[in-house]
Amino acid sequence: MKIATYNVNSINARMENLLEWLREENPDVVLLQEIKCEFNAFPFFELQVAGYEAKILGQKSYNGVAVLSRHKIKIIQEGLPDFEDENSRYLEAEINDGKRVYRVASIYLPNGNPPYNAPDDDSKYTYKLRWMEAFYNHAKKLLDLRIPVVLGGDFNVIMTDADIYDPEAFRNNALFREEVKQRLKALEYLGYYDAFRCLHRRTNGYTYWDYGGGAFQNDLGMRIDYLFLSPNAADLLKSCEVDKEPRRKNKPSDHTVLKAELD
DNA sequence: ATGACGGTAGCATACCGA
Repeated sequence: MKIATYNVNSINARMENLLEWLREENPDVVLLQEIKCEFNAFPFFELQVAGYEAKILGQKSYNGVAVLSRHKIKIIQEGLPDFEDENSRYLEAEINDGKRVYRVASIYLPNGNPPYNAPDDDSKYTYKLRWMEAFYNHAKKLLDLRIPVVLGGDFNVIMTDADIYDPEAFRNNALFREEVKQRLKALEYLGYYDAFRCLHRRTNGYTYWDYGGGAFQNDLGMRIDYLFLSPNAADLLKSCEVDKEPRRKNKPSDHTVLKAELD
């Protein structure tokens, strides 16, 4: 079972890039974030030709998440349960790869920083904290399934100083505040494993680089995309790598792919 | 602190992002 997560920053702007990567890597499941379109504008047909079924929770212009799979996708949950959300940020599905049943979710956690033109507006930050609390409560319940669970996506949280090129410059950023880190760390205390850090102690594992200022060329990045594994899924973990190839191509997303092999 | 830079809506410029 090869599973990956990829914030595409618009599925339609990224199709050439994505299709090439799918051909090269042939993953079973891909969790997408920021597809930035509704159902009618989503490229279902092109993906089907490439061998992938797609289920989406779309939204015009912003946000939007999707699950691609070579195997049949059964949607379990559109949006977090018990949480009113005007944004499309959570899509959960059940996938049987022929060997076992997996529960997977594509997650696009809120950024939380104030708008540039309203630096004192903390409404986005409080929304992020409420979103994380609802996500935590649901992730806790998923452990009761006692099956492999993969929670993957753009979490918009930098967990430690080792996960960012300049920790001091980001101390007060909504991606790097202590209470945000603690809320994601709480997921690990529940029993979830950060797949990348299970296998890589020293490498930075950046998954995002700003478009500007030669950030990618100079490796001024941050690790904000994660695959979190339930204990049953962590038992199956064989590899987990950041795949920087999509970020090197023409017209890249500002994020790149994080991929793992289970089984 | 601000603005790269890229994407979307929609036609000029505003909003969003991390």
